[in-house]
Order: sequence, then C-alpha cells, then structure tokens
Amino acid sequence: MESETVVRALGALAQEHRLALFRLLVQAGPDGLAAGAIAVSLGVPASSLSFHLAQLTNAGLIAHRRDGRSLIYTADYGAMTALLGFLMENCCGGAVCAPAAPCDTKDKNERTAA
Amino acid sequence: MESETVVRALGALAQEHRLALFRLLVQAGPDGLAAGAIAVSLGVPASSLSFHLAQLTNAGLIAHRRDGRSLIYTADYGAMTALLGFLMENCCGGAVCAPAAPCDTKDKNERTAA
DNA sequence: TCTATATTTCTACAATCATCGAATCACGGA
DNA sequence: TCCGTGATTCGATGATTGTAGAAATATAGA
Repeated sequence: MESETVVRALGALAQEHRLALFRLLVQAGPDGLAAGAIAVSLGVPASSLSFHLAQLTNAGLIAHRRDGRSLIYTADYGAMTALLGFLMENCCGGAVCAPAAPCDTKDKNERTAA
Repeated sequence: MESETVVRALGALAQEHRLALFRLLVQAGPDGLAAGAIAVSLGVPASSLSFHLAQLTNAGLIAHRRDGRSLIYTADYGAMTALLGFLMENCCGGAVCAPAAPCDTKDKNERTAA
C-alpha cells in the first residue's frame, strides 16, 4: 500500500462523523446501509453526510451500489485490511504489536516494542 | 480507547510529513532521534517540524526527553498498539482481518470479511 | 557572562475542511 | 408524463491546518 494512499485513508477516518459512519458500515456488513438510514442514525443533515460519504469513497474505504432510489453503502474490508497491514508493518517496529493478537509472533524483535 | 482519542491519533498520522516522521521514530526505536536529526532526515524547516512534533505529541503518539541541548523524540508504541487494537476491534467486522496475521482467528466470522 | 547551538513559540497567510440550506439529479409509481 | 422521494451537487461561510521566517527560550561551554 502506497504511503499516499495510507495518508488519505487515515485522513478519511480522522473525523468524528466519518469514524462513526465507517464503524456503522462495518457493523452493517455486506448488506450495507442506505444513505438515508445512515443520516438518521448519525443525526447528520443529508448534504453533510453526502460530503463525508464522498470523502470515504475517495479514500477507497467504502463503496456503494444503487438499489432503486436508494444508494447502499458498504465498508471495503479489503482496504481496511490493507491499511492495518501497512500500520502493523511500518509503524510498530517490525514486530507484531497488536495487544489482542494471540499469535506466536515469530519473535523477530530487535527492540522492545512497548 | 476513546473514539475521540482515536480521531486525534488518526488525524496526527494523516499527514505525509507526520507519517514519515512517526515511521522514522519507530525505526529509531527506544533510543529515539533528536529534533534536528529528524528535520535533516525529512528535509523540513525546524519550525515546521516543531509544529508536526507538537501534533504527534498532543495525540499521544510520541514522547520526548531532553539530552543536553537536544530534545530526543521517541515513538510511543503503547499508543500505537492501542490505536491498532481499536481499529481491529471496531472497524473490521469483529473478525481479525489482518492479512499477515498467522493466527488461528477462532473462526467467529458471521460475515465474509473482504 | 558572553556566545553558539538546539529547539520552540510567535506571527502571518494561503489552503483545505466541515457545515448545511437551496437547487438539482435519478428513479419509481400513478 | 407528472409527482414524490432519495440522494448529490452547488454555494457561501467559519474554522482548522500546514508552512516558514523571525523572535524567543534553553542549555552547554569558554
């Protein structure tokens, strides 16, 4: 994943409404949610929501499909996975630093992470 | 980790220079790097760098100590770990989604992530 | 104390962001 | 075709961000 892509993805998530929005879509799963339903759920005016949806779309974190008059938005798990992968590889000293990771971690630590 | 904290951490990393800076500090390890060395390495004016260092400090992602005339900055692995933990728990559909994770993953998937 | 070095704070300014009402576009049904 | 609904785009506005030179602060050494 290119670092420019990472910056855009991070920027897209670095906003209260958008973080909540993305979490909502993640919870909703592949079925996704219509823009209107999201607006109600977040308590944000339609035009404001549309702005945030565009930001997340532009960052490649969400996608949408049309269903009649509604636009259904879904989280792009692949993009999020790639983002996390980048952060774990480049921003954790090379060692797996996830707290909840019950992995073996291969023990390649050359420095004490955390 | 509070979602407000997450937003600030994401915002701090969502900038080209700051992402590069943080990666640099992660690579440098616990020894850290002096502000001057960072400025040279990134090719950024001292005052600009100071601004970015303040952003990262404010977000709790880095810390610093004084060594003579130099201020030595270090990455806060704990904060990064907490951030990744939040993202993995809240933004990945509840399932471990890290690509490089060689874990067992407990198979609690209720939806197909990615 | 005086000077040099390391770094931050101050200041100003351009650029980008977030917000939201109004206008517009897209689609389905009568 | 006309109307109603779901959603985006437009436009204006205030707030925040990024940049970098100049000034100020902190420390070390002579």
